[in-house]
Amino acid sequence: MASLSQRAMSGAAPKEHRIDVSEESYLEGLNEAQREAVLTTEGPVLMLAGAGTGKTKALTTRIAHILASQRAKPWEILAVTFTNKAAREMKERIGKLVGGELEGLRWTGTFHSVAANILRRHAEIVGLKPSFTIIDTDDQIRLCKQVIEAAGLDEKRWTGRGLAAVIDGWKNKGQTPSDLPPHEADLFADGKGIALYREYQERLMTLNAADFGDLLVHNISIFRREPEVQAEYHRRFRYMLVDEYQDTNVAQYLWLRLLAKGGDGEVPNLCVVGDDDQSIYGWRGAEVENILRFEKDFPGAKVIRLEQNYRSTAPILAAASAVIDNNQGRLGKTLFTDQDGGELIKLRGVWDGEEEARTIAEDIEAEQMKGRSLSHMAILVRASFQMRAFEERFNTNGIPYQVVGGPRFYEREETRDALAYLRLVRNVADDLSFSRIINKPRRGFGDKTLTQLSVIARQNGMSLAAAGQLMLETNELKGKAKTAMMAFLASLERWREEAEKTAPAPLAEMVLEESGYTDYWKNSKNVSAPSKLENLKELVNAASEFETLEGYLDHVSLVAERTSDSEDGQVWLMTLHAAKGLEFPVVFLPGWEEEIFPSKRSLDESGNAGLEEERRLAYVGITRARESCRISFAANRQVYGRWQNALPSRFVDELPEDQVDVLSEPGLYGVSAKEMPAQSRFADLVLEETSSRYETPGWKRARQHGRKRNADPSIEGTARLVASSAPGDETFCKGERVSHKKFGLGTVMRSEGNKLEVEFDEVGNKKVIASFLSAA
DNA sequence: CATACCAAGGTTTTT
DNA sequence: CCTTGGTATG
Repeated sequence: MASLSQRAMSGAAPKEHRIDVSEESYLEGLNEAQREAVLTTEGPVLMLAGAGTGKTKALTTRIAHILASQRAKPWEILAVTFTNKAAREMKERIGKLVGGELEGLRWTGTFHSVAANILRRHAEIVGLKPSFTIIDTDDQIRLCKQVIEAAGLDEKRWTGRGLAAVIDGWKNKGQTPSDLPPHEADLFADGKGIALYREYQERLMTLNAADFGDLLVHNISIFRREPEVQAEYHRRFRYMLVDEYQDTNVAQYLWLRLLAKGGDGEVPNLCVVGDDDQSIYGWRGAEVENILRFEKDFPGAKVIRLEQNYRSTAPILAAASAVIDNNQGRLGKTLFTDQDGGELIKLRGVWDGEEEARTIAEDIEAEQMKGRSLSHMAILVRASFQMRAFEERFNTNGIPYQVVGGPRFYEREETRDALAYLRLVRNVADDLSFSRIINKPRRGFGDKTLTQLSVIARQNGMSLAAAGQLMLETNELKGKAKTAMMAFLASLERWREEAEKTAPAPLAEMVLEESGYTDYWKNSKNVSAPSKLENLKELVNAASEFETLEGYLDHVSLVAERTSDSEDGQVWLMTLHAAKGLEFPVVFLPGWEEEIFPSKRSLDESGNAGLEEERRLAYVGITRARESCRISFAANRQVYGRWQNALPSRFVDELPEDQVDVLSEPGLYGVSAKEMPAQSRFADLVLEETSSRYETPGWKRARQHGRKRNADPSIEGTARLVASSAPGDETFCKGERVSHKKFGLGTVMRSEGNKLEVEFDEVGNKKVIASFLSAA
């Protein structure tokens, strides 16, 4: 280790020498399997790396080893990941291993960025200019909408979003319009799908643009059409590494194959790393089969299993293994750990989502009292709507939290508008950008004029901006539209001149100011206008890191990530998908109920395959925990404002009994008092009378479906205080909230001695008022 | 062109 | 329940 840091400090050494690190120094601290994964450099390798087994360490050390042993130069290594974050981390860690800044890893990046680089060099082969723009999902949908409109289809029945999804599906499979078998057209608009796809591709060509899927599909076309080009890259990439191989789609698989397999039949030095148990992106085209099939695809492949887990305690691993064991067709791995003991999985059944949020908040506060940092705890939900309950609870309790995910910076309306202005400055022919901002702010240039404009553009085969110029010359525009167009085109021209001598940041500021876009938001009554103005400032800020407008625009197309200001002392709140690759000492997994998790839609759409993917998600969730994993489920859940009855998830049943500590277990309709933990500060109430007989929606549903039920709505039950104005105080005061297993939530209206009157929230259009006697 | 009203639909997410 | 996108209306 000492030699490493010394080396890092001796900045004067030439680069070649810097990567001359001795084997011992980087193999230090690796276990046997990891060493094998590092040292087996030749031939195909499948590194099966379970959760928390030091995958990134093995992967980065492998690259460091290839470099240090002079097997290849940095630019002869292709290393692809899915996210920019993963790529950045990989580069950083290799840099640390070989000492100092590492230059020349030109082909280390995301699938899309590497493919974009290749495409820029050979764009002409597929009919693009090297300066092509990369359009994002939003533009893609708008373009699809235009295609549907032009085809004269019913726009309500066939949406742009729908077409974009179908096209994406085809591109994920690496299929161009001519690759598709005719019956595939049935997927959209009664057999017109393929024609629409073709039309969409033609429009992209006219715009000199490519969408994300195109980056790979065009690469594949290039390699297939020009064997010399393929051979060139095949020779160049002497070592290839792929991270998260279980998440690759067909297009990515084909792309890799073309790069890995030359015509010579020799064995490629391709190392793929992944975990079939963590494949959770099937819904966006990932194929677990790619990893399951690897040994057949690349004969002679060496399979190396990383199974020693350095992250979690034995009970956590046992629980995760027991759950994932219910899946069929796994490659099979058994995680093990050196450590003994550890806290059992905590399982808690609660009355409803609010109680769940409350108990988790209490748990968090208790952990905090024990000295645990808030940022060491995370709540991982299945779907984002589940976050609301936690956010509300954390706000009332004053627990700071940070949400991971959500709309990203470069996808926000104002950012996209601003970028459209800049794109238009760079390229007046960018019609998508033109139509986006021509009337934003309002210039009296409405839909009608825009349609007129696009007709003329279409007829003359010119851009919208050129058509505008033409209409001015032929005097076809009148009044407001004329002045507006004239002023707009003049500004555009001026900005373009300015762009040549001005840096991106001041240019952006100038364009936004002079176009009136900033004022547009300043004068807006929109509640989010202030934050939008903030974002515009941030955008200008971000631009200041770039020297050219081109560089900046390229960056934003491929790196759409949020500025993640991870703060210490904040609880993490995110979806299970967002949690992949992360770990926390304490993990809360709420909402383990049938129809929520596993998600009903997933099961409806993909049947058993969907269920298995949901189960992998459960596996990912559990294995995020280092020390403590707390799973909970509710008997009633509010989904989009509707109350529904819930059953514990089947995954709860799959947990091994001997590894689980059951804190409370509600029946179908409520939490039974005797199963409540003794330290509960919430008193039980006995129902005395109600103003009317009442049937909850959940009970009604159960009756209609003939499901087993363990409570009768006409029989008295118990209620508990769920939100107290003075925690610890067991008396019930006016305004406090009460939960009852039949009537749901209510508010205390009157309280006299141990008798109180509760008004329940309106459910099913009936207001229920009930009186209670305190049991205590 | 701004506002009003209605119907639909509301997992997961990267590039 | 609440947001969104579309159409209808002044």
